[in-house]
Amino acid sequence: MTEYDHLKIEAKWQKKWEEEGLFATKENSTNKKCYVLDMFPYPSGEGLHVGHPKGYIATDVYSRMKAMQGYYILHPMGFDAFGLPAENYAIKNKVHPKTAVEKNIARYKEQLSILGFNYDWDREVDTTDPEYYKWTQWIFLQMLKKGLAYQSDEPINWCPSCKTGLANEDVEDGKCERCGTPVEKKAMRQWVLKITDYADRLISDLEGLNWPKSIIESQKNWIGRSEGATIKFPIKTGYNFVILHGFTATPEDDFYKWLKESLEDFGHKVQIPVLPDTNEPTEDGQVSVVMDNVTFDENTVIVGHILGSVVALKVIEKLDKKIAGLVTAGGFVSPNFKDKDRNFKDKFDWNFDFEKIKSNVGFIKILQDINDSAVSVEQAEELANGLGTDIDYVEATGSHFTGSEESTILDAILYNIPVFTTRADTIFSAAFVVLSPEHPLLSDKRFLSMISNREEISNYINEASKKTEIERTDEGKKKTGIEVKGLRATNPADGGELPIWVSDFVLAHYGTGAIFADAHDERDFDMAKLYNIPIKVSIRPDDGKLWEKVEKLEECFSGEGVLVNSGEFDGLKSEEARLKIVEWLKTKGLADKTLNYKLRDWVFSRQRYWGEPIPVIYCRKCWEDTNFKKQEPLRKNIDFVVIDGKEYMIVPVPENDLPVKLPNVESYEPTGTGESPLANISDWVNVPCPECGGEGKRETNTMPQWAGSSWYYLAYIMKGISNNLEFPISKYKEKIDKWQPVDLYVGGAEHATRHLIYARFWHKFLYDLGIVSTNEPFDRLQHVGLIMAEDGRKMSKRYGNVINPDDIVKRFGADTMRVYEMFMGPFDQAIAWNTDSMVGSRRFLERVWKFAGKVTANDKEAINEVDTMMNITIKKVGEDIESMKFNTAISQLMSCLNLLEKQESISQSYFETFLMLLNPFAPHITEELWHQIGHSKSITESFWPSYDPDKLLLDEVKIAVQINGKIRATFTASPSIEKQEMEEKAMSMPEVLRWIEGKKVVKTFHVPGKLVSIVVQ
RNA sequence: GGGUCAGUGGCGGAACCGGUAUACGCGCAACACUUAAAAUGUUGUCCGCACUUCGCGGAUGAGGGUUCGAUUCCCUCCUGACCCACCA
Repeated sequence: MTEYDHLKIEAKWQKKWEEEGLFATKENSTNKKCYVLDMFPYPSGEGLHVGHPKGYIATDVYSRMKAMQGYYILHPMGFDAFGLPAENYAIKNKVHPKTAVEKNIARYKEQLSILGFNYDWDREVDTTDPEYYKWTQWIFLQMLKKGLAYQSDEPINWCPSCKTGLANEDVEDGKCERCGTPVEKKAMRQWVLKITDYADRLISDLEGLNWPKSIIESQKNWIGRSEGATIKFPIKTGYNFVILHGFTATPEDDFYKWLKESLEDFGHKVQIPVLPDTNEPTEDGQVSVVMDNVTFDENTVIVGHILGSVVALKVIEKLDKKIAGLVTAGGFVSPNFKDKDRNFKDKFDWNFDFEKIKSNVGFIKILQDINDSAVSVEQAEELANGLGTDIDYVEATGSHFTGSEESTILDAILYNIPVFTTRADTIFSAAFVVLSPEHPLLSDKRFLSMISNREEISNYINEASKKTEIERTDEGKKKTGIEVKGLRATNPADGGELPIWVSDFVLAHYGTGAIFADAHDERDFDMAKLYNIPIKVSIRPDDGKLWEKVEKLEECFSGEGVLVNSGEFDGLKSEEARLKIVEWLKTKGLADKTLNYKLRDWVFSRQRYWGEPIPVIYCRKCWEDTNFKKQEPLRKNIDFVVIDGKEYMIVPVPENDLPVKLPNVESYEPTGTGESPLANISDWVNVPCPECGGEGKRETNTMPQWAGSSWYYLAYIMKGISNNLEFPISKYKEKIDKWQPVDLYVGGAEHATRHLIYARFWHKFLYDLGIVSTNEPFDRLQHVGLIMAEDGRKMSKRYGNVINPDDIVKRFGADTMRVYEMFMGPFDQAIAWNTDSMVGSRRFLERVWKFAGKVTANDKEAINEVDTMMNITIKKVGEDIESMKFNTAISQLMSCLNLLEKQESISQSYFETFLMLLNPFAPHITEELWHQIGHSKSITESFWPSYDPDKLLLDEVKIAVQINGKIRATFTASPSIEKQEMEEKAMSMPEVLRWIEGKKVVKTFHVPGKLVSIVVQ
């Protein structure tokens, strides 16, 4: 027998396997498929350490077993090479990212190849390959077409060190996930993907997935769906209202009655004059009735409903004093209706003294129904232009504001502060309203004059905007805030007057950016105590002692209980009260059930070089082209965008012009200005517009790192058809359907809320396009537990504790390393590396090697004990690999070998079985021994052994005897021994008699083939 | 603060659905082989008492409960890891 020379054996078989193309994907068969996928790596400059391959070993073991079980396997590997780490590495080492990535990939492949993986390298993908990213760009374009990709100017997270914007998901604890620098807020034009449209499905489809509970929970938590209500808190004003009704209407119509009552509910005076000749109105007739019958003062607000708006304008024109405001709903200043002519066309003078009107009113609000069937956008624009203000586009319940309740009008009149809450049951204890510093109310022209401490407020807002996320949240429990003096809100439940505060603990981007605060929320409670804002309670906890404290406001109770001080809702439980209160407020037009998500749209642009160019061209000529302008309404940031104050049409790059290649440039360092380095490459930026041929400019932002990995699992499948991924997508449909979904996906838990959400989002989008037929991409997901360094810390170059797989493979062999990593402990658990304990795995393989010498060719009679062991081992190893309990599979193989070694000699068939079971873990040594005992085909082409369920038990088993729960004796018997016989046998044993003598046997139990339990008294 | 998971020898860990806790491996000890060491093999190795043997008692983070029987199920608490975190 020769020495076990791992270097020789491993090199030899790796070469043979490759030459024979043993691991090429075979798919022209009716056999069941199994798609086993690793999260593909990011090829960093440091190469792999021993921790990285752990997951790859697992998928290799799993897929090797599956292949032997007759499945057709897809087990590919590729590289995710765009993004910050590659780029930062390149900048630091002064190599072009492209060169660096090529080098790193080569190094990774070399390191992977010595471990003997069964990857089908023909299907390798590289996200930085233009053939690959043209599809990344293509998917983006499809999103653009569906309105799921849009631009936004909202402030986003900005990393001053990486000099790029970041997605919400890239921020950890207020710091940049890459470099740890605290992120800042920066407003800039950026691309955003509307992942929030998929929020609900991203939660509900988690249901059927075979995923670790922890990931499912973190995804739910990240998406953060919460059901609640939006409740409107009207701002208190001293206004009195004059409502002017429209053509063919009377104040007795439901709509006017409803509007009047709603306003009166909040203590406003309302006048609705009856306008004469409602069916054949004239200007003089209607205006003079108003002038004669209505009183106006500086607090008067006129509400004009459709034709009433025209009357309102004429009235204001005639007034000799100033009134507070004008609100028009469906107003117009020219009688050119969309649908038909109206008989008052010639009875009104369509010339207006807009200057006079403007000087006579404090504020003007123009409402236009987006579905208006009579008044066109041009008419509304004419009105707005005349009055020098903007249009508020709203959706009316009846086209043209003809519903019997039009809550948008009420909103415009009352200036409600909408507030999101999940605890509507606490509304009667609402003590104050808190706005986020970014709340639009604080910069609304209409209110500035009413706020008495304007300067203080704007200082506060200013400071809040300068703070980083960390500073805003890190100050911990201590709240800061400032009262908005001069403005008060009304509690919609009881009409009570509430102060309004601004505080930066209220987040602008969640809910409505405003809350109502009360005694039943820790944060609100703290803030009220800090600033001495009076609060009261409205929920009584069940616990009486607690209630005593809560009632005295000594302690905050934020749980659920029974309502008190809540008018007609007293005595109800929180849960029921919530529903009823929202329903009740809804009838007053002041509340609506709403859903909110913590998930925010995916900020998709990066101001960096090393990423996929966003395939969009901006064209000024297209914008100027009136044909474009006529199409209404053009959606800002979806159809057109404003750059440096000028509008441009957003023109997608045509599919056939893809890929938009990343230009190869000398200087790719980030600019830090918010512009990508691509912006300086004028040859690349300036291109003809594909739509009109005019002067176009390319988008210069690139896509984030997570783009390419959001669909790579499909690219492997597509590679099976054509190495160059060609259009159209329909070419690939059949194969995609065949291999989808991924049956087993293995990777690190750190991707829980990024890659795994993004990929699910893209997959669902592709599902909606009909490109994939499953609604989820990854059926089963397993975590790899980290391998820590021997010192217990993370393995990192920084700590100098990295262990290199090349060294380990050289010293111990790939098979030993594979066995060791699988044997270390539970697969999904983090465990520290320990080179010393590797000898156990090495010894095991050496024993296998030596044991081959004991094998005899002739099949002797089966030895019962060995036979049972083999059957148990086949069963356990198969089941354990299936459920990824590799450590116990190996311990079973070790136990099995221990028993085999005790035998004088062993027949070849036993040994062959053993080799096949060990093969997924240690493919090289088993292949070598397989050939040594006379086989000429690869062991991987043999069939996974099966076991005989009748041979899992020994002829004789040890049976334990328990007396009052304690083991007092054991005896051996056949496993099929009956209860009766078991008991008799037990009772006759002297060790047992000692304990039961003189006592009464009360009860007996038995577990077949295992134990008898006797209870005595 | 919320969520998820875990806590078993000197160490990594095993134990199915409640049925002989400590499998398997590392380490350690003794012995064999050797001039010697390494390697290898054999045996032993949870703790305490007793010890010639049979044996007795205790132990799965702590305390309690359910049960003939609990590492496993329930309650309270302690500790640790990971993820999320002013989300109204």
